[in-house]
Amino acid sequence: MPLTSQPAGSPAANSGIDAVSKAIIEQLQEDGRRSYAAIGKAVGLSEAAVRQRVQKLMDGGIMQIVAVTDPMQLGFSRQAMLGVKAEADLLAVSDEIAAIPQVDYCLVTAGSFDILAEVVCENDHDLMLLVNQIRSIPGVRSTETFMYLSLRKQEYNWGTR
Amino acid sequence: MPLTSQPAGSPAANSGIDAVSKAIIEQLQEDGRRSYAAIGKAVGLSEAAVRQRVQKLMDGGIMQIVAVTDPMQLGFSRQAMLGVKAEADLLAVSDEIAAIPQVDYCLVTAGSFDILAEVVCENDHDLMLLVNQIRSIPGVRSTETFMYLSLRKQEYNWGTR
DNA sequence: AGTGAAACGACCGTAGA
DNA sequence: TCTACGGTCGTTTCACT
Repeated sequence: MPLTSQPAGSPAANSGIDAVSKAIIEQLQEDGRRSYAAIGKAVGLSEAAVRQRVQKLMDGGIMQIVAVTDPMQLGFSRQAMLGVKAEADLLAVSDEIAAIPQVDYCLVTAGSFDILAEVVCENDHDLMLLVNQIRSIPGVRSTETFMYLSLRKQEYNWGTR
Repeated sequence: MPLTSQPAGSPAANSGIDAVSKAIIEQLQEDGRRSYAAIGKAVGLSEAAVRQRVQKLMDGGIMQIVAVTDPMQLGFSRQAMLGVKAEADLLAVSDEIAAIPQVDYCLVTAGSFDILAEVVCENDHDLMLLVNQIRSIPGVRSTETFMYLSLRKQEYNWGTR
């Protein structure tokens, strides 16, 4: 038995995602409104076949086509990642944090923080209220705030590099 | 002069984003391929007007319509946030980190970490190599790895709550 | 799972208020 | 910046492979 876990062939070998579906996903990562006909021409499939595959990817929750916005340009100039240390049921605590509207990203982690949460606020005052709110959730022991100074990269092309 | 900064009216008051454009963005956050005609019916505008506004939002970098995928279902089962402590030029270091393909999110922060970077990998072995690679970048003093255990929330509706 | 064809609906450019 | 309209192209359904 090897000491390191090695890739089992190519990624997504067990899913029903072949190279053609990946090519379709890539097309839609460039432009989510690109026509099925144009995608078909690019990947060598008929328009109907592309549509069927896209439908399947959407139904399976593998892909979604959405608008993503720049918070800064919409007046939400304060973003931060909160590192949370908690006790007891991490799923319960993280779900309470996730239920807060200003939280757009929340997950349970292994490391010196138990939960990470990304928050979007209009200003420092709102951010402070939000941090206070999270610190008051039962089970939360401490929070640390990492204010965003400069966004360097933000990509959505997971899994098709 | 007040001690706390208060909201200057509503968010995005200074941008050219009115309530109608926000409504259009909301529609496209639900479904990035919804037809302009259907959106027009929902927000009370003609198809052409919707199209013009969407074009403007895209050209201004305020919104983009893209496919987002679930890394897990595409065979990328290891995700982590890396907290990086660095010295010297944080922009230079963060850009080097951002240039790594497996890094999908990278930013400079104020706090006990100088840089946060989210990475997507196929397995633990790849993640280890990646952490090593980042630690070898000149100016990087230390890294801390927060392995993702359970994603609780992931939203893209910034600025339209 | 894939193709092809016909009816329908969406998109795009242009003109005009 | 919006509406109105006509030409073009994309999408949908269905029968077939």
